[in-house]
Amino acid sequence: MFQILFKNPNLSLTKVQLFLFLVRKTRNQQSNCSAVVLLHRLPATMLSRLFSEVLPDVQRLAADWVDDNDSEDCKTKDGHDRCALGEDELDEPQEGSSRAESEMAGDDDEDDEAEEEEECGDENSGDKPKKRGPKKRKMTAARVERSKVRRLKANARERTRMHDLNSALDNLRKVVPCYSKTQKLSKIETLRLAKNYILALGEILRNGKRPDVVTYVQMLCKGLSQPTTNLVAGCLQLNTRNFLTEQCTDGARFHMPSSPFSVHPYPYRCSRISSPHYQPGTGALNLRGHSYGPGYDGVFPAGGTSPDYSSPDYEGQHSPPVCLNGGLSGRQQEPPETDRNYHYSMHYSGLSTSRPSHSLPFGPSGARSGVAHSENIPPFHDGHLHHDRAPPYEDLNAFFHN
DNA sequence: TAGGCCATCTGGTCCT
DNA sequence: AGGACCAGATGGCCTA
Repeated sequence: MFQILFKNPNLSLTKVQLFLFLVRKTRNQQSNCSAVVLLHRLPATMLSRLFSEVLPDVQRLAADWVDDNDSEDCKTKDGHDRCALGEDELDEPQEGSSRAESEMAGDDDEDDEAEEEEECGDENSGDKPKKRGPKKRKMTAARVERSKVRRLKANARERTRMHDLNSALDNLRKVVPCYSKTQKLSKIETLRLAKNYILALGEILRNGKRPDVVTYVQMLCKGLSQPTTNLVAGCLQLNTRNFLTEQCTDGARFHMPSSPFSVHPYPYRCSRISSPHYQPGTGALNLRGHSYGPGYDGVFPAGGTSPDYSSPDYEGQHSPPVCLNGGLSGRQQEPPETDRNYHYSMHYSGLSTSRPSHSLPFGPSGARSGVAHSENIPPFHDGHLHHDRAPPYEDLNAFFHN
């Protein structure tokens, strides 16, 4: 009966494959079970009926296959003939084919024969479609136990890995311009701020000059959330008091005696404060939404200049007051006074040399002391031990000393 | 209560 | 085979 498919000797259909095909054609969903077993178990009347119903199709399809393929293209790795079995059948997800599933199934080779018999023992027990592919091995108690142990070990490793990652992030938090033990930046904000910080420093080195503080803050805060922007601005001590007490009266430059920046007179344009980026009611300066114009992508072009705040865009009234660190929300709330002071002094200790400053490349802190930079703890240092500034910071500092 | 953030578990993939 | 890495799912915590 199978000989009709073997007109071409290259079409090496086996009885099992033919049977699977027949089963498929007759919508018999037992094709996933052991075909050999089923073939032998099927009553003669059933086989006869199957073949008689599908034989014309089999003949026609077999002829097509002989014409279209010489069987090689249809062979799969495991020797199955995709054409004979049907593409969609082979494309079905094969249960137990993944490593994890094989793990769950255990890795012993025992009892395979018994399992095959066991699997097929319920051939008449329901309509559930049988799946092809490697059979799931029986989960003995020992296998279950081994699988659990493996999973627990993997979980522990994953925990350790994530802890290491978090430690690295903590170290990164310490070297970005806004660090607080109590007001931790979120992971994503830490990464964004670090990126901006690197870009800002690189830009400063390229340009060979200090940016104005607002530009610097804008560079740092690009892409940050509003709370983080506020926090960073707060860290830079751009708060209401500074601006209110130092409001210029002539629209020109002013200094901020109460701020470390005042030690080294640094030009600020009052008009910047009342720029369109100030968001009334939010108590925040919209540093994030600022556009430097076409082509600006967060980094000023090499040799370029800072935004022209004297342009009409930045002209206007010199108020309203800005409270850059008053709009903290969520997790980034204003830190406790002690921490905040510590924070500020760390970053801008131009007036207080008790603690080394952060490596802000402008203003007194960066230009003044050359004191060891305590907060720039390299990632490989843990804790808050102060240490000498890393060479890059020294260079940057030296630059601003000049 | 919704939304953000986080830790953990889990399964998949890749590499050694 | 086992470990590293990754991403999705889930639940807890906190804040507005």
